[in-house]
Amino acid sequence: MLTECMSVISGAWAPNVIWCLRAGPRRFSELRADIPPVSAKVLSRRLSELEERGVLIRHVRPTSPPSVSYELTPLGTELIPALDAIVSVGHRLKILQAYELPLAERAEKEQKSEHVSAK
Amino acid sequence: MLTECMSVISGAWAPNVIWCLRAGPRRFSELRADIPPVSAKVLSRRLSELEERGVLIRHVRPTSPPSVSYELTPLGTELIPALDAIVSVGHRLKILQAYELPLAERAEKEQKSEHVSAK
DNA sequence: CCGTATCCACAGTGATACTG
DNA sequence: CAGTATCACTGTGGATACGG
Repeated sequence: MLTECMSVISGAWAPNVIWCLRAGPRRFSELRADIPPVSAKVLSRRLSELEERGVLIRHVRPTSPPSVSYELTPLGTELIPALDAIVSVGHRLKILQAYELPLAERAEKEQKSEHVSAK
Repeated sequence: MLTECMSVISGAWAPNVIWCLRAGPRRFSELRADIPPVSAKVLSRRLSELEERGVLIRHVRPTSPPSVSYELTPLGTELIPALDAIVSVGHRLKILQAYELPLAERAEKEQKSEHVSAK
């Protein structure tokens, strides 16, 4: 159940794609530029999957050269706050660890110098 | 940035583990039973990763046989609403598709019978 | 510009068996 | 009970090249 629902954001870069579309529609090449290390193949795959799942919609303008843009559906938009929350927690976890790590190092040093100060 | 933050819930069954701990502490074997197809190896890995990330804490009671329980940290608890939101969206997407799929099939059938009704 | 096809490589999982 | 070690496998992503 949960696993099935979580799969809507599964696949490499899927959350990034949703994230990049939060401010409005974007074109294929723009998305590729937004998420530097993503290959065209994977981005293409992810976009079709997300379209099939109903997270975003694909607009094709039959110009020359062809122009394709992607946009979040209403339900897709509802994923943004969830991603926001995760990012918020993730960010604070990072900060905590940047603070706790030096503490651990300090404790280690104190233990090392123990036989010195205790002699 | 987003990728880095999203990685706090990365790894197989990680969201499920968090989900199963939302109601309170749980023991290793209980978690294994909660998430049927998870192997001891993977569950063990995931739990240590989540502990290292600060999502949960590990309690060891030196009884015999040994008893170990896991509990969400305050920050870990904050992930619950986010998962809730994703599940909610995922659930509604499912329903939409169960509704849209028959529509597509109907349209297909109508197209098939077109030359019949139009003859 | 927007993809798809092919090939390759590897991270990550699952199964099994074994320890404290 | 709560893990760890080993191994084999496969899904998934990256690079490249090509097509609409």
